[in-house]
Amino acid sequence: MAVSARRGTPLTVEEIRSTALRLIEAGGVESLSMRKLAAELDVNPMSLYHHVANKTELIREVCLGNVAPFLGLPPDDGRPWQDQLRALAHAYRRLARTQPALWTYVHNHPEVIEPKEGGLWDVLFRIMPAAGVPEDKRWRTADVLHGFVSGLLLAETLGHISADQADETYETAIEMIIRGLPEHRMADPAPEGP
Amino acid sequence: MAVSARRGTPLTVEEIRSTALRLIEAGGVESLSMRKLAAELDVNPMSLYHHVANKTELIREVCLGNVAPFLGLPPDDGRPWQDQLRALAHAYRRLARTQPALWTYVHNHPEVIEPKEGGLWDVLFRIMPAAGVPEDKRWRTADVLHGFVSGLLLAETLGHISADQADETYETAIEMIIRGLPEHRMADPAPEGP
DNA sequence: ACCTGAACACCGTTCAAGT
DNA sequence: ACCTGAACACCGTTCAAGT
Repeated sequence: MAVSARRGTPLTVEEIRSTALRLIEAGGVESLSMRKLAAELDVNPMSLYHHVANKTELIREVCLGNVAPFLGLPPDDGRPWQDQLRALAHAYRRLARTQPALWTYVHNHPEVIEPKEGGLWDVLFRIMPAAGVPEDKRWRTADVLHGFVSGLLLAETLGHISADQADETYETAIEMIIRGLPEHRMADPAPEGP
Repeated sequence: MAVSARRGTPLTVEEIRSTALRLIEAGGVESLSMRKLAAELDVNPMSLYHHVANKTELIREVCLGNVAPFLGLPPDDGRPWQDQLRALAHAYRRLARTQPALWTYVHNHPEVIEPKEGGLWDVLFRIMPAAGVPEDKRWRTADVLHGFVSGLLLAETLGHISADQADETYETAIEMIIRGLPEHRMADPAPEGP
């Protein structure tokens, strides 16, 4: 046929991306195949390659298009850094819960997202000075905080944490981090507050 | 031939497991294929199925055989709980650094290891009472602690943390956890209070 | 008992050919 | 410009056949 073997409309990258996301969330990234995706779109498997370079690039585009924007970064609204950190933590969890399969993939392939996870690091670096973390410790502190939070979210995503305790567990962890952050200044013998 | 197309010796599960581990650490779990493993062993791909049920089961056996024993759980030697927690954290990191590919797989497929990661949880539950964590909060606390530590180790495994800062970062995190554990007793979420 | 070749139902991707 | 079928080099796994 002239345009395609399916309904009149030609293939769009948008259509490819959204269908790929749906399949990924339905069965995990590892269950996505170009051939299944093509079948879902009622199209020949090879037609996809006219719109995306390859499978890796497709997954990367799905990540970039759906992870970063979703974070909806809390703006610097002048609230105390504790509240801003809570807001960031909740946005990050919302992402993990809304698109768990995609989030898991990004968690294990952080290189697909540059700059790092849509400004998440910008927000951290805005918060840390207010929390009294000395400048030379901020990169390390950011890594620890992100490792903490994403480790906990993976445990939740995997069902490792019972659903009825997940909210409470997450709040517990965030509060522990918030209290520990300025008190210990990530384990530095602390002078007095800001 | 009678015994095999390769050197006289017949295939052993031991040989299969150790070769699988080597391939996994060389290229990640996702790069292991039954056909490549067979090639590495100079044997027909189908011969493997006489010794292992399938690929999933093989990976599970490699995990069980190499992760749990490696932990070398610190015994209850009467030292302060802080020291015991440090010893556990270091054993866990040693595992992640010695077999990063296998550790990453287990991190994302915790169900393959039952009972959970070779008594790691037993040690945690031995430590928490000494740290003053009330009984009804111990499961939640254990999940948070494990989430924290494994999240940080994944960041290190992925190279997300610069190598020359990794030691210091890990120590920093462990000390923060040790100080935060009894002080806050994994405190109840502040904003959600009773 | 242990090994094997052929076969089946899948993959991602290339390439020349169709409209 | 966009789509397609055939083909290539891979997968995991089954099964009947070999020694």
